[in-house]
Amino acid sequence: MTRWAPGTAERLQEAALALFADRGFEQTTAADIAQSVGLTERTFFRHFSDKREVLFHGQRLLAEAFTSGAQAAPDGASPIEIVACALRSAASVFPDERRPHSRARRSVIEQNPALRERELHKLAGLSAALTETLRARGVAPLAAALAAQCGVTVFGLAFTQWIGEGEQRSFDALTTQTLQELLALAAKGTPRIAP
Amino acid sequence: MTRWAPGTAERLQEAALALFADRGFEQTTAADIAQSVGLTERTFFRHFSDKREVLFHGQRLLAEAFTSGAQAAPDGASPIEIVACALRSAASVFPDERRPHSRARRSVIEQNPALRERELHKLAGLSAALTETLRARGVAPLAAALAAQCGVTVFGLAFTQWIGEGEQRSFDALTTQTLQELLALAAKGTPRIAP
DNA sequence: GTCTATAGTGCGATAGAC
DNA sequence: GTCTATCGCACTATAGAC
Repeated sequence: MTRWAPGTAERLQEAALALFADRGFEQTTAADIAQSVGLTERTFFRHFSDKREVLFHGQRLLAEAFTSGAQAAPDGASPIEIVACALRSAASVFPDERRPHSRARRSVIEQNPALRERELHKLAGLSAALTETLRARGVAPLAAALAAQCGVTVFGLAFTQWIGEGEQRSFDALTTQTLQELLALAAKGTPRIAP
Repeated sequence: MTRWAPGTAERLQEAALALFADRGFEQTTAADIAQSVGLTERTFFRHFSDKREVLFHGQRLLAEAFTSGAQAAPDGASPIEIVACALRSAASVFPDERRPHSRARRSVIEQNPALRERELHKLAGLSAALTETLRARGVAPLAAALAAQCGVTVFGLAFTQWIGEGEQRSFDALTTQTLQELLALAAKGTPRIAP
């Protein structure tokens, strides 16, 4: 017998999502979450550096999928093609079964500005990691940052569509279609912007 | 004679930037800032909803420039052309004289994750406003969101270049060049991403 | 303007695992 | 014995309520 059950962080995450969904983020204290799984507030903060972080721990998997996908892109791929590989890889993190959970999580985040800020920060981290991967593959700094940021934009909008009510398309299909739409928009952009 | 000197918020902003630059954001309390201009902590929080906000009040001007630029775009302009107009208009907010101030501000923000989160949140607000303007002009929802987000991406990267050490180009020149680079990247993107 | 709840930190104590 | 997860307590600053 172990004195401490394993998966403490995971239990805290689940409990937090449930409580946030029920009473709201601000109406739930860190002590509430800890107590609901039989721990103290102090222990909560040992696992999560701040109260918001409890909703964002899973994002590590996503960052890994992103960069591993980019690294696995074929030699000679253009920056946008590399980004497309990263997106395809990211799609594996969001199988259809996860839709309800993602919806619940997003609904909580949507209702609190502080949580939205944290989400944007995590997306920026994705962008930075992808930029780094692109640069490691020899892409010029500005191009790498632009392509990575476009990838994250497509990811974000695909995700929003994916959890939309009644949406049936897979995450993978949505990223592909959204990226195509971005490329189409760019192609319609004026050839000369300067006067 | 007025009982209270005008421009209280502005004086607090300046004092805050100076103190943050000197001791760091976390080492400066709201009371420190208020005291340094002869006010109380309570007054600080009357002007700014939270401590970070004192660095972001100026952003309203930027949002207005963005949307007014987009609204002023010629009829029949493509989404990317509209975004280009927004960027051109935004450039007026960043004349060369502002470079040193922008650099100091960015340096403070860069060193604190909480401030970076707030900055990303403000950029997301710009994106949302621009999306709305594009939609009002009849652009389809997804295209509007994509184009607006690309605009904000270009804005952000142009800004980072603009405050780079030794950079001489104007903000306007940088947005134009960065947008062109984005369009060039998209043009090199593969015609078919799906297998 | 005062008062209070909560976030988050620092440090020491405890107790089981090894 | 060491290591590590947890707890308990004291403390500050934020931010909002009154």
